[in-house]
Amino acid sequence: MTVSKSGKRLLAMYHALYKAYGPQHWWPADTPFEVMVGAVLTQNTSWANVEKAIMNLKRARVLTPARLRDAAPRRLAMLIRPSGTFNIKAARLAHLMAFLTERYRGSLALMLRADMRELRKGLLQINGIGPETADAILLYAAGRPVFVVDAYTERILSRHGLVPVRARYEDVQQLFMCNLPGDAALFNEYHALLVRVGKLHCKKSSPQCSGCPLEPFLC
DNA sequence: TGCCAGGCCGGGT
DNA sequence: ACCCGGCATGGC
Repeated sequence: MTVSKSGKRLLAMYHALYKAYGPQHWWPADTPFEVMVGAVLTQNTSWANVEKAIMNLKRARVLTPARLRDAAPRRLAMLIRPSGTFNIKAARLAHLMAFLTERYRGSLALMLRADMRELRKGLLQINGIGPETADAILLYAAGRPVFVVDAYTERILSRHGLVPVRARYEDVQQLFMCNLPGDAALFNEYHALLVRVGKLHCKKSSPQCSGCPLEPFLC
């Protein structure tokens, strides 16, 4: 299995990140269902706020498919309030629960065992589930070898000249998936490391490149 | 105080 | 095909 030139560079960047930060232990959740819910709640939201919302759901004993599906919309919205955009996210979670109920008889295990491409297509048809959320569910809940692209990934790769600025989601994803071995553990760790280095060194405004483990890879 | 966070949708061009 | 405003809390 030969690795392309881009693949070697991506792997070198990965090793530099891993050496600097070590394993990130993603996704931070107790169950695949918690991963799925967290994937929706973290849309455009800091993880610290998501943790508060998840904690509320746990304390209210609503963090199961059946209980979440049956929760009143108002109550659900109030429970996830700390995660922001809570009315929208409550509706999105309801859509996701309806999808799970109707297509997989409410069985998350059944859903996570489904054909990957069919499941991705189905998830993307849900109002409120876009490519990143769908792929996060596939990788971190179902353990499928799908690369998750987020704002940090696009920003870091474009600043390194590996993809154009504001590149399309699928294009960034293809760069990883066409040039790296299709290894879920690798994709898991790589995405988490990109988020880590992004938070520290690749903010939207005032990029702080000094001391970044990826600095040797610029130009 | 303003900007940002592990996006996505709907409407407009 | 892109571009934009809206959604909303909590941290710095």
